[in-house]
Amino acid sequence: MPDMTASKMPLFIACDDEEHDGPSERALREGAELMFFGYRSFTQDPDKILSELDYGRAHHRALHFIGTQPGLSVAELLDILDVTKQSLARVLKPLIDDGLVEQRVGENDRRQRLLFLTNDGVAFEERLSAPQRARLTRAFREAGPEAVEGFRFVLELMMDEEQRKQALTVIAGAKPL
Amino acid sequence: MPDMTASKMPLFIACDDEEHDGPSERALREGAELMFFGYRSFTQDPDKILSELDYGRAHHRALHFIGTQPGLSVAELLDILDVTKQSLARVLKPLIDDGLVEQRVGENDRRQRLLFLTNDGVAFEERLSAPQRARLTRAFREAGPEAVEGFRFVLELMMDEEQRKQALTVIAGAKPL
DNA sequence: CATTTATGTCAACGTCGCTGACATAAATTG
DNA sequence: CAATTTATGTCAGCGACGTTGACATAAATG
Repeated sequence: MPDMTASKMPLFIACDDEEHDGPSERALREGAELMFFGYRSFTQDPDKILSELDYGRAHHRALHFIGTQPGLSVAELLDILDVTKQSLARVLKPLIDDGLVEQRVGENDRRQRLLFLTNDGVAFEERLSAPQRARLTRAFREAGPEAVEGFRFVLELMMDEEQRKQALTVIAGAKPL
Repeated sequence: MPDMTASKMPLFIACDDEEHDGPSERALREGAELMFFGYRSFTQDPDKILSELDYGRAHHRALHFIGTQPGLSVAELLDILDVTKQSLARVLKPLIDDGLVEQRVGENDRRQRLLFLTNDGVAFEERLSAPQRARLTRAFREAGPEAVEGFRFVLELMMDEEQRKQALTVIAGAKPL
């Protein structure tokens, strides 16, 4: 361990001191702003499509998770989206009425309404996701596999323990292919 | 240019083909879900504080950018936030009324209202940012500098050219320290 | 049979986007 | 100087999406 006696230390530490024991102020602010601008870029394409129909971002989220985990129950979807039953209902009802989502009574538990995308629902979800996937594809390709690993690592670590578990469960539990 | 005649191409491409010319389906879906869950985690702490007062996420955004770029004009803030004048007004007025934001007439152009945080505004913004900074600090520390580079790289590449320019300008133009 | 669980629905509310229109003051330009 | 443009503020109204609290139904469970 190097000599760290006070006589060898600067009296004032620069605010943007990278040698300090953590990320610099600047790095933190940049990180926060990248989250803001990045997320906005990520959602803007589907938002544009949705706004032309009578849907919003919440409809996309529902379609996405029903699409990747067909047959999930309403309760499970509520848990993933972390919204109230009433909020979900306002999103789910139009999707069902418009023939994009289908409900089937659970086989084991006939109280449950299991959720599936119809063919139209699959098509619409893909139309919404396509520009996002294109964005991710381009970013992942240009950034390279190591950067992608870092991206995933940091975002995972941004979550609380419980949230991370839930997110990883959702990601892992999604229908293969 | 390599030979790409049909006879050398596989008839069917596996859905999760990592050897293909881009990120796998699975990687893309994971990326999308990490954006969703990560952003939610990132915003949840300040959201909780804000909801107890009469503010929302939009107030935090305004405070953040006024804080990092004191003296920006209303037009500049509109450009950063990418909302309408009316949307911003509804956010800005309460902040001014509550003494968190101060307006000063521009010296060169007296039509401009330059925006500054008051002492109370600085304190409140720091209170809101503290948990986010803690989150980022923890994630950056545990992930390590290389991962952080990847995180930033991927998020930057997620933006369109114009957006990226704007974001980098904002990040670079922020008040040093 | 009583309770709990899964779901749906109604009323009321708040935040935060939007559009379109109009007002004011200051800068700019012909 | 008069006309126009620019920077800002404000009004009315609307839509999406989140909230809470209460209540109803059907099915599972003890």
